[in-house]
Amino acid sequence: MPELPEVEVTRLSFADRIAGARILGITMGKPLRWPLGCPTSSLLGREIRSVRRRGKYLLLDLDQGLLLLHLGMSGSLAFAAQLPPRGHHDHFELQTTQGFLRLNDPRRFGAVVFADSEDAAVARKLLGGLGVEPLTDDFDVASFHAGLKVRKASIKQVLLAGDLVVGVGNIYASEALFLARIRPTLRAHRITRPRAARLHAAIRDVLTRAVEKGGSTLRDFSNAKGESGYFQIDAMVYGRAGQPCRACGTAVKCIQQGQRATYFCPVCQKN
DNA sequence: AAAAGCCCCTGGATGC
DNA sequence: TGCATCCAGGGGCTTT
Repeated sequence: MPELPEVEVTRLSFADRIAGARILGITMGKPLRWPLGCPTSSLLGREIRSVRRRGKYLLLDLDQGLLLLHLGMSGSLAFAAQLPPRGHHDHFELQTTQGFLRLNDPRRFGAVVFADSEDAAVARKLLGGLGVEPLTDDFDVASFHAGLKVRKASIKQVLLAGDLVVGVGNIYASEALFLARIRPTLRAHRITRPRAARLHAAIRDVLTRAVEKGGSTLRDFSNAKGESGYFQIDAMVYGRAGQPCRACGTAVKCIQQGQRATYFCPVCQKN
């Protein structure tokens, strides 16, 4: 999916334009990951007040309740006054007084779920276990290092789990670990304070730059205005197995960790 | 309690 | 060109 930068870029591309809109109609396609959780008719007439992000979830605040929206692995949003005719991967659409918001999601790992509030059971289930937001002041070296110290899984998998820090997906996990010069297989609890500080900085750096570039690393990503990001122009290791490390020239390695591909430079990233 | 595996689903790339 | 196989950005749930 869309990792944190892509979700944030999506949010920025339509949040202001949809704020204040009222829901006129809803069209559902094939089932997504979870049911909406309320009759579509109960949403008609409600106002969309703001769009926030928590981890990789988008939160559409309504005048009553909120919609939790997740792009899964292959989802993207479009928001415009007019949109092309619906295709067979368009599985959710809001018609509003200010335009159409449409979710296209070929693999249907995405979801749109209604919750009465952030304290509702469904919202707590989805958001309750999420870690700290990496681009806020709450993400600090001391608590990050403390969190790592009690985890025995590999650092790559701890980053991916999202219960310590959110938003770092499979691509940016490899990229951040490269920038911090840490081997992805290193057990989290063995990471020293200086290395935790490097990783902390690397995570912020790689995510911040990706947001600035408009969600740079997804090959088929586009924001809700239909503008695509640049395709992997600055991946240091991700997707580059066998190619020379951009720092030292050694062939980039690809291994499997928890059914996911991990890329790293065996020379730059020593334990 | 934490960690590891298992799925959900479709399409594109690759190889024979 | 056709078909089988493999792989993909996530993450909740179940099993160890």
